[in-house]
This record gives sequence, structure tokens and C-alpha cells, in this order.
Amino acid sequence: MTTHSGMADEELLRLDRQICFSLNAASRAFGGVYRVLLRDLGLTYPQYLVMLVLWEEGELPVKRIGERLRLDSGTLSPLLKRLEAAGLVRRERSAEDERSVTVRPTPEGSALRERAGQVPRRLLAATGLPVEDLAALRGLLDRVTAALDAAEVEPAP
Amino acid sequence: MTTHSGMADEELLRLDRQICFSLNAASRAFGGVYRVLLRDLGLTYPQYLVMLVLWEEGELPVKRIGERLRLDSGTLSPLLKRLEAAGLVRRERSAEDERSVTVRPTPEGSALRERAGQVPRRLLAATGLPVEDLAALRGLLDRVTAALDAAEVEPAP
DNA sequence: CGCAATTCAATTGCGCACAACTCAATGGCG
DNA sequence: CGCCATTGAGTTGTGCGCAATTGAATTGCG
Repeated sequence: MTTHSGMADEELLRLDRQICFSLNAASRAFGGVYRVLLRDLGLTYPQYLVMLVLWEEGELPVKRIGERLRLDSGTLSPLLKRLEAAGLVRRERSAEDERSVTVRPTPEGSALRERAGQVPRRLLAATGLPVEDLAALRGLLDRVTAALDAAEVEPAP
Repeated sequence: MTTHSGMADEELLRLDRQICFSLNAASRAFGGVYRVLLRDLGLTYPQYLVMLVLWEEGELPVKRIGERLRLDSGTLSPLLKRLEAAGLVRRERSAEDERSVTVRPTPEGSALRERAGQVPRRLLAATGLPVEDLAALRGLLDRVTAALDAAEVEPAP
């Protein structure tokens, strides 16, 4: 079944603790650097993720944004409302399907793309890792994510 | 200075997007599995991290818990209050230093450790990765975290 | 066609993360 | 000794993440 059957619970506890500590720490360390880099763009990190998608696609229904970022409407609705209040996107009900809401960048939202141009370079530089290592990291993360999503963990221990 | 100087902004944007997407997705995928595993212990993932530290140390001031988990009092105070309300820990002002609050597990809190025994094994199994790969992942994450923490990123682009 | 099931966005409620602040206790320095 | 900077918890306010629910539009099936 697993490759861990031979290890003692105590060892697994230690490894588990290290993994979850490390992942948590890395996630928040990235968040901290992004926060500084994005501050004077007026964007939070999740808002930046949404803008990245919109810069690439031009316009998307809320549903599609959620699929790309694995976010649901409970997270996206207020986030998009704030982006709209900041003048960066417009939201309007689709004509063909009145349930759907299409989000598109305003001219100001599109213009922000230029100002964000240096963010990736500065972020990658801050990681201190060469591109190959970052690619390896990404590969491991994606494998883990796919496995975890597929895991169908049983609720009852 | 960086190893990325030769790459076009467009490429960097793509890599940056992939890295941050992947890290975000992995972090939340872990969170989802932990949520299921911890549900009937009545713990959230951050609460589990705190209990892990307390199970190991027996008792700690809030300050030390925060150092271990990189969390500040704004996060820990309400979290610990909830753990206390659940009967898992007790908080009391230190005698030597009245500013400090010592947190220790109650008997129920300590007893929970047994019921949590299978969590690490099940989590590691859900990742679908052999222990060596998980160790490699942890190594990369720790290197990135250390670099990001040391980066001293300039606020103004 | 008409009704039930499904889909999409929005809302509510709870917990975490972080910044900014308050307040009391402590320690250092003249 | 007395004052002031520092330290440790706590509080407030904002935003994200997720579960659960609502409500309207659409689809599907008899």
C-alpha cells in the first residue's frame, strides 16, 4: 500500500511535522515577499493571481477563474468586488447565460500589467534558487497536489 | 546578480505564475487532507501544529510557540483561547514574568495525542510520494524559505 | 410542455494571517 | 531611584479560504 509501513509512528510524526512546517513556512514566506512587491500596485497576492489570469485571457467568467485558481465563489465574489471597486476589472452578467458573470480588466487594470512587469524577476531572484531547482520544486509540488487531490481520504480514523 | 538575467520577462512571468500557482495549490491540497484527517479530533490544521509543539515540549510560553511556528500573538491569542475553550490546553500568567503566559496541555489535550497517532502515516500515504522525494521536497522548501526570509526585498519598484 | 435536478454567483459564518495598535510588566540607564 | 525604551499578550480591522446555504437561470427528462 504505502512505502512507509516499516517506519515507526514516532519517526513518521517527526517527518510529518517537518513537512507541514516546511510547507507552511514556505507558503507564508512567499506571501510575505509578494506582499512587499505588490504593495504599491495596490494588489494582494490572491488578487495578483486573478489579474495574471485575466491579463492572459482578456476576459473570463467567474467559473473559469475559479477553475484556474481552485477557488470557489465564496472567495472570488468578494475579491472581485474589491477589484471592481479599485477600478481594475468590470463584471457583467453574460447575455447568453444570465447565471454567468463575465470579468474583464478595465484599461487601468490592463495598464497595471506593465507596472507588474518586474515582479516575477524580483520574486525569482529572492528565492535564491536557480531556475532548474525551481522547476524541480514545481514538479514535486504538482505531483503532491495531484496525489492529494486524488487521495479520497477516509474521514474516520 | 540573479541567474535569470538572460530570460525574457514573458518567460519569467510564465515561470512565476507556475511556481506561485503550484505552491498555492499544494498548500491548499495539504490543508484539505489535514482538514478531513483532523475533523473528528475537533482540530484545525493550525491548532494541530500548536498541539504538536505542546506534545513535544509539555509546556511553552506563547512567545516560544510563536517562534516555532512563525506566528504572532494576533494569530495565536484567539487560537489558544479556542483550544482552551475546547478543554485541550490551559493558559496561565507566568509567576516570574507577569507579561508571559504559559500554555500547557490538559489531560484531555495530552490524551488526544494517541488519537492523532495515525494522522502522519495517513497524510504521508496520501501524498503518493516515497519518503526520499518528500525529504527532497522539504529540502527545497527550506532553502527557498531561508532565502526569501533573508531577501530584504525593496518595497519600491 | 412542465416539473425536477443542476448550475452559477452571491451571501453568511467561522477560523487563520497579518498589520497596527493598546496596555501592563520589565529592564536599563542616567 | 525614576524615567523611558523594550517586551509580551491581547485587540481591532482587513482580506483570504472553505463549508453551507440561497436564489435565480438553465437543462433534462418524463
